[in-house]
Amino acid sequence: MLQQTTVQAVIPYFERFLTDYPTVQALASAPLEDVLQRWAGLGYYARARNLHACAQKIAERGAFPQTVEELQTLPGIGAYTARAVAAIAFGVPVVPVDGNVERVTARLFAVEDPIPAARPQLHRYAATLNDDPIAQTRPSDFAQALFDLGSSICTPRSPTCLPCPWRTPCKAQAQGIAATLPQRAPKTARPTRYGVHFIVADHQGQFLLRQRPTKGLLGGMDEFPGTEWRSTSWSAEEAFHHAPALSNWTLYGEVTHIFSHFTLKVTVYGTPLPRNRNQVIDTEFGTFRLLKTAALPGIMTKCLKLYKTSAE
DNA sequence: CAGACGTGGTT
DNA sequence: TAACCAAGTCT
Repeated sequence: MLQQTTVQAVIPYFERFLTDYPTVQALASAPLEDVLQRWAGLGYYARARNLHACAQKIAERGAFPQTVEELQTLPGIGAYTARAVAAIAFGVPVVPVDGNVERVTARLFAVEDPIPAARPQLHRYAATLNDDPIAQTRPSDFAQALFDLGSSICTPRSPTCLPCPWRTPCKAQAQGIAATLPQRAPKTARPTRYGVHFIVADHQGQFLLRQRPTKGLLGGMDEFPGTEWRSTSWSAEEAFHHAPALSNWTLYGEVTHIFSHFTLKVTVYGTPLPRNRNQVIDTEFGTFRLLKTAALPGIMTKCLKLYKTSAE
C-alpha cells in the first residue's frame, strides 16, 4: 500500500484490510471484487490485484519466502519491496532503496547526475551503507532509520541539516548543494483526454454500473457507463450514441481529474428521477447495483458527487 | 529506458 | 496555479 503513497493516505485502508483480512489465507480466499472494493480510492489498483495474487501464491506455498531473490518473484514485489520485507520482517542485512534512500544517498555522496540515469550509481552507493555495523546487526532498524531520516530530516525541499546525524560526512552539505539534490530529468507533458459518463438510478436507489477490463487503467474497477477517453472532446449527439438509455438526459456538468500521465475532463449526464430498468437498452451498459458494493475509483466518485450535489 | 499506472498533500 | 512529491512495479 505504501508504494508511491503517503502514510497518512494508507492508514485507514491498512487498518480495514487487517481487520477484514487478518491472515494471508483470509486475503487469498477473498473474491478479488471484495479486495478492489476495499482498495477503492487508494489508487494504483494493480497493487490490489497483485497483492491478492501474491497472497494466493503464499497460501499455496504455505509460508512467506524469506530471501530477496524469492520474494522478488512474487507479484507486485520488486527490488525495493523485496529488500524492505527481507530486512524488516526477516532481519536480512540488505538496504531497501526507495525515494527517501535515493535522496539521502544522492546528498551523502553528492551525486549530481539526474535520476533516472543516476539510479544505478545511487543503488551502488546505497549498498555500501550496508557496511555500517548497525546495518549488519539490526537490518530492520537500519532500514527504518533510513526512511525516517529521509522523511523527517533529509526532506525534499528544505532539509534540516543541522541536527542530521550524517551532517559531517555529507558531501552535498559540505558543498552547500543538499537542497538541490537529487536532480531529476525533465518530465514529459501531460496531455488532456475527454470522456462522457451517464448516471442512472432506479427506484431502489441502485445505480447502473459496469466493470472495467481487468487489465490496464483502473483495471477491474467499476464505472458509470459512458464513452471511451480520447484526446478530442465529444459533441453531445456523438456521446449519446454511447448512452445506456434514450433521451431525457440532464447535463450535470464537468469534472476534471488528474492522473499521473494525463488530465481527464469528464462530462456528466444523468437522469434526475429514478428510471425503470427496462428503459436501459442493453446489458453491455452494466447492471444495477448498490454503491455500497461497488469499487469506484476517484474519478467516478467525483462524477457521483456532482450528480448528488446538483440533485439538492 | 520510457511510459503506464491514482490520488492527495505541499510548495 | 502548476509542479512536485510520496515506503514502486511492470511492460
